[in-house]
Amino acid sequence: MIFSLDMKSSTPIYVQLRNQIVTGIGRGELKAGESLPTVRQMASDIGVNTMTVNKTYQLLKSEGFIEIDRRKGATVCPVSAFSEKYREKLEDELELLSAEASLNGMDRQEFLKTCERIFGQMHPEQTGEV
Amino acid sequence: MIFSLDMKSSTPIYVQLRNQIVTGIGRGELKAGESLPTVRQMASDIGVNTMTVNKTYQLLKSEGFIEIDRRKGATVCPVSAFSEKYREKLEDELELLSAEASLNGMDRQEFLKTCERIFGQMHPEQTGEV
Amino acid sequence: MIFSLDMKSSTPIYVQLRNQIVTGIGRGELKAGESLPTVRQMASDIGVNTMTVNKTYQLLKSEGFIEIDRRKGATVCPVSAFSEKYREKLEDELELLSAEASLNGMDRQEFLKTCERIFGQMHPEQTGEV
Amino acid sequence: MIFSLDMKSSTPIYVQLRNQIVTGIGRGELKAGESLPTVRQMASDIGVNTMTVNKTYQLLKSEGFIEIDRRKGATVCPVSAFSEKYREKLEDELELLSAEASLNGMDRQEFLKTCERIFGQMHPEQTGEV
DNA sequence: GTGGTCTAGACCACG
DNA sequence: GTGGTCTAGACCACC
Repeated sequence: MIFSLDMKSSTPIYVQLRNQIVTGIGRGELKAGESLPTVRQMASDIGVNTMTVNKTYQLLKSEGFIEIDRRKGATVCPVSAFSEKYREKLEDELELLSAEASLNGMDRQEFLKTCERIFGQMHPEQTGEV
Repeated sequence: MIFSLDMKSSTPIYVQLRNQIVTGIGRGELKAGESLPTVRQMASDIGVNTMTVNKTYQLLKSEGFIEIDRRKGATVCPVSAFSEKYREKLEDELELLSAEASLNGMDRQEFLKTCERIFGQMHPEQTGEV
Repeated sequence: MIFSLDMKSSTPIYVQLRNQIVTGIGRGELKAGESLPTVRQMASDIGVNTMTVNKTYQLLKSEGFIEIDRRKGATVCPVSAFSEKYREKLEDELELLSAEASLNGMDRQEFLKTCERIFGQMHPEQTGEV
Repeated sequence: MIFSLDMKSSTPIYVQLRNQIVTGIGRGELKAGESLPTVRQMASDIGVNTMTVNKTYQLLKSEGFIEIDRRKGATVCPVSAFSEKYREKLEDELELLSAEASLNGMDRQEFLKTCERIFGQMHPEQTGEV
């Protein structure tokens, strides 16, 4: 799995890395039980400090996406049941995205097609009518 | 239009304000050509520093959502044609949202229903089949 | 409020500091709404790195004991309702403490008297029969 | 006696094991004079490294909870008279627990009831008025 | 002014 | 070997 970090971005590196790992797990490039590189390895691979990677791993751990084992390093967790709290967060974000989309001239149909396509790219097995 | 700001949030106030204004325009509460309060008025209304509001307005201007006229103040711009750059940004964000959704146990159908519902709440006039 | 840190201890400094702040809030030396020193101030006062203090504050924030405001720094939160999760944690810790107490020759009555006395020292107003 | 270890926990395995043995002795599941499994046996039973078990036993020995005889292996020590040093340690821990309890909205009476109940579960024979 | 982030390099605890 | 902690000093974003 390849990571592309923008050092100039206002989004902190550890958040960019977190987002890319979450996307990777979502896409199935990283599967439940699979190991992530060690903190040192990842840090050296992507050219950042070990503490930055450590912060990413701690964040992912606190979100329940990975587990950190003293012996084996970090491994991907199986999918968890979703909480009401998560649902609210998703709706807030979708609301903002919807607003931006329509302000950029995108209509309902196009927006939904895009949602469908993107989600579909991740899970080609779950195809079908909405 | 009412704004609710969380001073304790890690999201900067000027970004929170920007997001709420964008959502407001998207929802139709603020229409093209309509005026926004002056920087001072807004700052006093919501109890933040004028510099913070100024930063919000500059950001909205740079995104093409509002125009700032030295005499008339800030006004909402009409919807713009959407750019390829915007499309990429939207897809990136949707990809992350999709990944998080599926990691939180949400399936394709539920995710798309949610997208549809949220977008629909904003634009009740654009209803119909996908 | 005075802090005493043991640099030789196996308990990380940021945890020691966290424990002492929690105890301080519990004792009423720090009251809800009151401000904690800035990260830099605290770091300089107790002679540790700012990042160590920052870690303590982030931990306290994640536990809901303090809020961090971009403008005013850190302030103590009001008491929260207790969760089932907390209750389990408390019982586990009490179980270990009880075991240690009896292995050190302390009987039931002495143990309970001690619990009573310690809790009472914090809240002199809540006196009475058990 | 059964042990449940969490390899993912931030509490070191040897400490988890130590805590569970201490709790077991406190509960009376392990009595004075009784033997503990050999280091190798224990390590194989619970699936950890022998060094880890060895560390646990050394810790318990240094705390005076067990004796290690080259020929007979490890045996549980009788209850010792309690020292002033132990008393201080207990009070420190109770103080932190009391503070956390009250910050989680627990009042004096509820806290003391909990202490009583937990201690009571260990020593059903020592019942009576406080 | 504040907190947040990052680095380079070090040391320690764990297993 | 691993992750966890800490430092000293820097830079940046926010308000």
